[in-house]
Amino acid sequence: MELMSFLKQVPLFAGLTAPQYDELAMIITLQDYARGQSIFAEGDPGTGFYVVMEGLVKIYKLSIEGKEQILHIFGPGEPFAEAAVFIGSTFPAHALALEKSRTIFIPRHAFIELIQANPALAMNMLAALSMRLKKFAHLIEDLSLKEVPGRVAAHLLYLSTQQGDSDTVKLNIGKAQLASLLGTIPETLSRILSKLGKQGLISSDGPQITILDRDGLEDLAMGEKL
Amino acid sequence: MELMSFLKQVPLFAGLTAPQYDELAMIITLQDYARGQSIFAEGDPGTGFYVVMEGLVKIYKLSIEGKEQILHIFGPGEPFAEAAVFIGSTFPAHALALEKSRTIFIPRHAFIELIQANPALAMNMLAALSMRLKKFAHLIEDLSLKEVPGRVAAHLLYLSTQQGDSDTVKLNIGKAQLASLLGTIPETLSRILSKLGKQGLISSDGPQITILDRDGLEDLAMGEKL
DNA sequence: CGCTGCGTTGAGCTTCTTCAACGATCGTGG
DNA sequence: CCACGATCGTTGAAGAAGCTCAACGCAGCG
Repeated sequence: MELMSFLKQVPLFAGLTAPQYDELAMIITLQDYARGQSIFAEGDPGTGFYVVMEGLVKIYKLSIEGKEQILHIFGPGEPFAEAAVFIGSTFPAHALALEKSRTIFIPRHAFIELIQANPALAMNMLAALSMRLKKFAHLIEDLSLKEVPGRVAAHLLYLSTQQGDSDTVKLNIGKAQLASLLGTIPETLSRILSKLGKQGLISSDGPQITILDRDGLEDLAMGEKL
Repeated sequence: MELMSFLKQVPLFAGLTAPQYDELAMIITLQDYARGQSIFAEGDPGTGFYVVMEGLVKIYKLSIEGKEQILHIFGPGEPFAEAAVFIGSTFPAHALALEKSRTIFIPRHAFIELIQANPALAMNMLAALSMRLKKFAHLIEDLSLKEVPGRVAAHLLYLSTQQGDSDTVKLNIGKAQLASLLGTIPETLSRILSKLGKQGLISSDGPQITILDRDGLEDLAMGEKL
């Protein structure tokens, strides 16, 4: 079945033996979500964690007034909500499917047994959590030390490297979502993209953005004033 | 020796056997730092990680213009810079001793061998990293979704629970450091503490702050306007 | 065809930072 | 022991960045 071939592609599970893959396949369950459907809410009991199989999932926090800050956006092969498993607490954020999505769910208890029998799996998980920490540290740095234009520039450059260092990048999420990911609001993002265009740094055509002045963007991303 | 009794108190090392403690003691080195001395800089190769034995250590990011954002402040028994060990990368932030401090240093390679032989140690480390992630998520939420008065209120309440739910809390760090931890600057923090005082929510005497209206502070911390 | 979600633009305002000056405290060296 | 300088905290006035509120255009879809 294709589930097995998917599992073998997930970096987190690299290094498992064939019987261990079978064991893993026994304990997981598949779950489907429609676009816009909630996967879990902050405060729900963390009885296990997830791996995205298809689609796109956002992890986010909400303020009382309804403002949203996206913490992560995960695509196929990426695990999420692992942290709750190891501290036995509730989910510290919300999760929602941005597109029609399918996830695998791995229950806490069975996974802990699996990991204790598998040093390789433990090391994979340690590496995954460490990467997550590094990304968070970067987000905190951006939010606290950079102005919004700098965050936008940094994100465009990030997308460029993600997409093969092309000078034309395609946004995989809507601009309202992007604004929330960058810690701002759609209006501000729109103004900044327009300003970057007028300065000749980028040219923008809907979700297609072309980088015209890479050095200029890099200066901005480092903290230069616009 | 007292080193051994210290090691046995560190939560991260809980569950090791006596010979494993001996092994641990063999691979670590002690390091002393004066107040204000740098421990490592962002970008240094991450050849191992640390545990605070005495003193106080801050982990922080710097912007080009020199503005600082503190990520963590660690005291005795707390490990730091573990993440770099598991992704084999450079340190993603700076570390500096806020007081005269002593740390133990655990080299990467020896520790990885130790952890692979010890499921309990691996689980401890997974829990530690997960807690770290949760704290980061909380910091991101504060920076992005709360105004500065809300962050101050939340921090005062946090200190109160840390210090036995007393209504009188004592700041363990200077106000300039606190400002940097909360993502603002000393001037703004000073004005806000003064305003909270005028509103009758707190009374402030140097590093001693008394909570007068706990409910009021909690409203603020949740996002209410001042 | 109208509705709804998404993106854009404009005007005004709030919050926070910047810049500057000043007082207090503390550690140190004369 | 006192005086000095450095660091820290506070306060004031001005400015900048980004947010709120409101209106509008546009595309996709029932």
